[in-house]
Amino acid sequence: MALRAPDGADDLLPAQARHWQEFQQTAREVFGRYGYILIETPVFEQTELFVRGIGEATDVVSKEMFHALSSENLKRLIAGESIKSKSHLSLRPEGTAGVVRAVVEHNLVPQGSLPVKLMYAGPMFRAERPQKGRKRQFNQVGAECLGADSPTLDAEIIIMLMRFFEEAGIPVPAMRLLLNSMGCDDCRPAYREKVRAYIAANSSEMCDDCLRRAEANPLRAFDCKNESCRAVMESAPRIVDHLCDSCRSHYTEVKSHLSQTGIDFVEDTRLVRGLDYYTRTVFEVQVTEGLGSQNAIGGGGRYDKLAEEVGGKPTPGIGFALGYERCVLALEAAGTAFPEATSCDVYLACVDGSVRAQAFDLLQSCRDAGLAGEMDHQMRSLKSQFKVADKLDSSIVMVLGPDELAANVVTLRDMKSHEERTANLDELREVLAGSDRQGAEQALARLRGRFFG
RNA sequence: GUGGAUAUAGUUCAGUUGGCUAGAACGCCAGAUUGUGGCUCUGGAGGUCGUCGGUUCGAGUCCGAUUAUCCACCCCA
Repeated sequence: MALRAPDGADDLLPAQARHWQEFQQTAREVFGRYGYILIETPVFEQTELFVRGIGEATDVVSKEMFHALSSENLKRLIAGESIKSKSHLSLRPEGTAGVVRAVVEHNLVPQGSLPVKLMYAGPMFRAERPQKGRKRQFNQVGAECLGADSPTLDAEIIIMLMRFFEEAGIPVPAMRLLLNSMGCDDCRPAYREKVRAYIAANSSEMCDDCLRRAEANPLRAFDCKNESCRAVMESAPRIVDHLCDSCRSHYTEVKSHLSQTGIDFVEDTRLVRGLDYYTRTVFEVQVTEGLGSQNAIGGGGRYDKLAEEVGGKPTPGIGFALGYERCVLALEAAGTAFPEATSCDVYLACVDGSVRAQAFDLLQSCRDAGLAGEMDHQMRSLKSQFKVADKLDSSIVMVLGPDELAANVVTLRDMKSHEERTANLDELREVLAGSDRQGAEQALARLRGRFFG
């Protein structure tokens, strides 16, 4: 039985891998316009960071993390023994906790400084059962801004996210921006109690999950897809009616900046992020096509208490993450193709096996001149070699055979114009040597200019 | 952790109430064109029908188990 990749861990095959690189490049360009710069944090962290940062009771932490075992513990497990110490390292299930940890650890927001604006891109890991739009290893691009709590930063980062999606090719009409405020430590506890009481008063209509969650985090009942729960929660107390004055004005200002910029959004009082660290502004971007039930391609919010939670001084922050693979599904639904990037400037065709050594050497000169070059390695017929050259979208085919070799020349064929020229080998080598790796385009232009001009 | 589907060529898929040598399209190879690509035509290679067991004169087809994958719940990007 051939080995396979682990369940839920997909290979990004060349066409996809190239797109992932372009996707990240687009993010760097767009985010860069807003002052966000790249940071790389480890893919694993101390388990405690996620437990304290994201929240012990969240599903992400309580049941979806991959934990690393020490070799001692691994031996015990293999031997069938139980392990005593709990594991201390976990693969990151999301990016925010690690970035905030780095900001705190390296004091990236010293007293009196500007807010720090950071972005990241890379794999995240969650031990869930895979399904459409949900892998156990998946790629996220995210941005985090720490050090100020102005609503302009909230609006700015949301606008940046929407602009990015647009530039990445997601059709604007297919996207829906949901917005809500979750309040702060001053107003949320009281509101949470109201919801808990409301759920308790309607417990006969609610599903078991919601009743169980009512104690730990009653707000999650807003997320429930159960029909009956939805109906009940429709008339539940709404957070927007219970925000404190400062949260309300913050929220109002965010909305006004978004409207001013022409960003369409839907206020959704049921939008409750499942990670404990969110305060005030929360948002999510959903798409209508291609994603099955995992329809959120990006989401985030403000987290003004997170830095303290991981042991730093009070540092307000806001950020988002977007899922690359989910964006790909949305792009596919929109008809985007992901073509294989096969490119070849020069294909060196051999008429027969007797010239392979010379062809190999000439091909190397082409590559050293900066050209992408390829030749046959399977003793295919000349005709077949031309087919390959065509498939690789080669600009020029160099034909080398006994006739050419005897005359110290090589035949050059321009694949677009079908023109053929005979080039003296020494002269060709001279032209190639003169290119001196100045780039394929220039090297190709020199070749064309000298032999086809 | 729970539930539902699916598994046939390199790929996407047909395959009738169980019946002869398991098919198509695309892809691949070769020839038509004796040293030259795209289009066309002709031919060719390629399958342990996921695996194991059962029913049967006979199983890709029916039954059981198993493995894998997909989808959904849950939760999240």
